[in-house]
Amino acid sequence: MIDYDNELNQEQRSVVMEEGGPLLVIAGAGSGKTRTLTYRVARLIETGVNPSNILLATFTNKAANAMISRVKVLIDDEVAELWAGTFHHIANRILRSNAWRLGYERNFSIIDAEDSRQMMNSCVTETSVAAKNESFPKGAVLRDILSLSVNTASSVEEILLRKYPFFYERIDDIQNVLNLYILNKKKLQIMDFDDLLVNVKELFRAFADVAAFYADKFRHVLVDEYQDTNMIQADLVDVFASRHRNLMVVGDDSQSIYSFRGANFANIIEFPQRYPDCKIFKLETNYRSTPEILNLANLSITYNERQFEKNLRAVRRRGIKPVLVPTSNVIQQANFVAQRVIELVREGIPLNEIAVLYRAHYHSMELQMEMTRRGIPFEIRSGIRFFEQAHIKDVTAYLRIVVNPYDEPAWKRILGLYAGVGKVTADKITKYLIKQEKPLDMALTDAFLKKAKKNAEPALTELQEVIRHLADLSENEATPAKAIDLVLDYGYRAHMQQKYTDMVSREEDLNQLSTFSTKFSTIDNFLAGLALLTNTDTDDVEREDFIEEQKVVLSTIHQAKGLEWQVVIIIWCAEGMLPLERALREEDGEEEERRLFYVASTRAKDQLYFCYPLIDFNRGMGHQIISPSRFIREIAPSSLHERSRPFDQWQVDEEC
DNA sequence: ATACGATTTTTTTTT
DNA sequence: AAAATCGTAT
Repeated sequence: MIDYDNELNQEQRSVVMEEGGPLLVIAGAGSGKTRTLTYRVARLIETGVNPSNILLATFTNKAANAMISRVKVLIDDEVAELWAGTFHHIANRILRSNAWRLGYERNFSIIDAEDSRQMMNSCVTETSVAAKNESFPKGAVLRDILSLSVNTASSVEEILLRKYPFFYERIDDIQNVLNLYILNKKKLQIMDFDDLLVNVKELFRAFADVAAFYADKFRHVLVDEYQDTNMIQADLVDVFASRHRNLMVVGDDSQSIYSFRGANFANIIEFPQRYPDCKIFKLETNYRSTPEILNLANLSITYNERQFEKNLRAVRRRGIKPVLVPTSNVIQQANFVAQRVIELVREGIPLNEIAVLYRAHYHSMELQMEMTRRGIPFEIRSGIRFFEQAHIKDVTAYLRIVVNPYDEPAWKRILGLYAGVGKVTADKITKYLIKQEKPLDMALTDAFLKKAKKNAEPALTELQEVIRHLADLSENEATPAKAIDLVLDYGYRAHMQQKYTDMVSREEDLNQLSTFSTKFSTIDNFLAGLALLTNTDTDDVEREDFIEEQKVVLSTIHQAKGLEWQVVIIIWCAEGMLPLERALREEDGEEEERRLFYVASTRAKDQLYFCYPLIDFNRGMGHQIISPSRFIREIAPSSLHERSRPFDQWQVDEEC
């Protein structure tokens, strides 16, 4: 039996024990949101709800897994039947059994941002709209336009006017390219991330019986991080909950930081209007931070207009005030952080209880150098992701063509690896192959070899060798691990030797990929799983069999969401960086940036530092004087006496 | 015309 | 670090 009285506070308990119906839970930072969700799921199962009738939508797979394993402990039983995961994950699951209704095969491929961008670029070439001297948006931009249009339910025209007015005159050409892209994807059995959501929505619209099936199945629908859902996701949630109306959405409007990818702040703000009979709960007791830290964060967020009223209370004992640290320049900033980390460790704080947060990846450059120079172990939670590195994508491309022989981006990628085959030839051969009935068989013929120039023949023969072995494999019991080994043995290991200076660590990556893949029974499942993973999910993937070495975490604020550390150091708290100048140009940009500042600050349990350099040097502009972030200035007007400011200020020696 | 290596530029945030 | 661009070799 679970001891709800002792393990939950009053606020949490009332949410957990609530019967059903539409519920909105406003959960402040550090108020035990995950705990509440977990206990509610456990409670539902305990009261007799079958796990297969529960849907739990989370922001990352990691969050889903964490919650599931905690539920298991609570009820001491398996909950494999419970549907939990990201919206994309859930959508994928639904589509694998239903996409045929929309004209897709079971084995459709999921492509990531890079493939999507490249496909978009070839659509530009194919449509030949990009005249030499006229400017036309690149693949990445086109992708962004389409994605925003889809996720915010607005027309391409609206997106262009709002975000890319300088391309507005090319709207017809843009529209054509986008249409071709959509057409090509469907033809090639490919879905991008957005398609997963869009197609489920379309599925539900076109096939009322399918929608009814899932609405009937999910007696209880729980959505985490509701403030970061977009319009399609909110629509899907509405469908899922349409039959039983047991919908609980949990979120914190003050932590909505994903509008750039279409998250609709209004979803949570207007939830009471959409569900007039909903009950609203607030979790306002903060267990994480000292009163000093919470005080600063609360003060900062009051400068936002649109939000639910809440009053986060600290329960922890008094600690030390947050500290503002101006440094003379960027190097000094890195110096200070490194120095402070060393001091903190001497005071007995474990390295992995310290995090440095910043707004954008590149803000961490100097710091990375300084940390390396001083030999402080650190872990970067930003920049390129494990699964997006070239060698990982190369190897998985081979598996992709086995699963879906029409996977155009995968073919191009593979062909381009071979000597004598460049972009043009790879393009040509790919185009030819995917027109065939059986591209894989065709790739094994002599006619295939003749498609490239003579000098490419020996290399392409090697490719045929790999494909032959992979094809053989798929007839027997094809495990992803075996397939990966094959690719390595028949050429890719040699390729890495030639191409990379850090071949050893890359091969290690691939071994880890292979280990990870054993969690999946088939290559199909493995690929779908990979495509939907986030890099925060990969923590345990990457160094499963290594002893956990303690490290300082360097992370973007976005990726720090939901995490906490004893000490948090936020760097680049300067105008233009936090808030980021570019973000301010967006509608409601300032409020979202302030929420980022809020999220970053509330990650800290005991100590919080804000750093910024007074002078920046960059190639284009030379030396520039930098102002402290408006978020710092506004919470400490100069009229305010120093003692009543929410933070102290330190002077740093030039020496350190 | 194409492949490929060298050079330069560019980074918001991510499922 | 990777993508885009440029220049040279084939």
